[in-house]
Amino acid sequence: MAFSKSNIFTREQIALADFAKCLAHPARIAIITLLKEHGDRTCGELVEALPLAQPTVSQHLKALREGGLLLAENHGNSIRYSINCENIKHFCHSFQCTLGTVADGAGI
Amino acid sequence: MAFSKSNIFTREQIALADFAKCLAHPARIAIITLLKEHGDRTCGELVEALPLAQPTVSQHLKALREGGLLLAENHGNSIRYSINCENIKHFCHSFQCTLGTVADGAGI
DNA sequence: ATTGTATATCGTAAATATACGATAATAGTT
DNA sequence: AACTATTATCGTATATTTACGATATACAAT
Repeated sequence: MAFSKSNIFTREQIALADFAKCLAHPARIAIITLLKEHGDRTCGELVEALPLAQPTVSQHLKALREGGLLLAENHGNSIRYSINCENIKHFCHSFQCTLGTVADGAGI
Repeated sequence: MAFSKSNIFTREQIALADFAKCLAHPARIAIITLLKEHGDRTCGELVEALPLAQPTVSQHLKALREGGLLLAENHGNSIRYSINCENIKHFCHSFQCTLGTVADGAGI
């Protein structure tokens, strides 16, 4: 037979799936885009820009933070969110390798 | 105010989220990896390699096909699945632009 | 201390995703 | 036609995600 049946998924596969899960909602794509184009923002400012209630935006921010895509910095009364560049680049690279859209020896 | 509240997400945001959704499960990551590393395979061969039942694998293949990540080619009795390179590269590029991990003028 | 502002968390309803046994559909074989 | 092999679909149970009102928490200002 061509393959041997695996019993479980690898850590790497789970990590990549989790990264993709972070981006698997238009609101979270929108948040990343807004932060990329306008710089760091507070939760309140993002609520203004998105068609969602404050708790919902907060929930999305939590997912992005826990996924390592965003950084949160206390700023007096409020919290400013920004893109976690390094981590995003790292995941993107893993992704490209997995998807075979980058030259890494194996090619496709 | 910094933003005007949008009523809906853009077509582009939804498309990228859908692409990410396709990759937001370890089994689908594993399928892509297997096809990339071993070339085109049948559903049955993938069932052998994965810790999932045949209907579940078939369901994942359907999701990947409908998301444009895989191609299906009838081959006698069976169906051979392969990676839809062009489409994956296209989505990856959109992704990179959105995430700001590629030089496109805007930078981050 | 009290008030106001900003954000997170709780509780929960509704929608979506996941997995798989049972079964249908399709195509090759005898 | 009957049988076999391969894949898809159905039905459904369970888990996860999503959204938001209500409420709690944290901090600044008065």
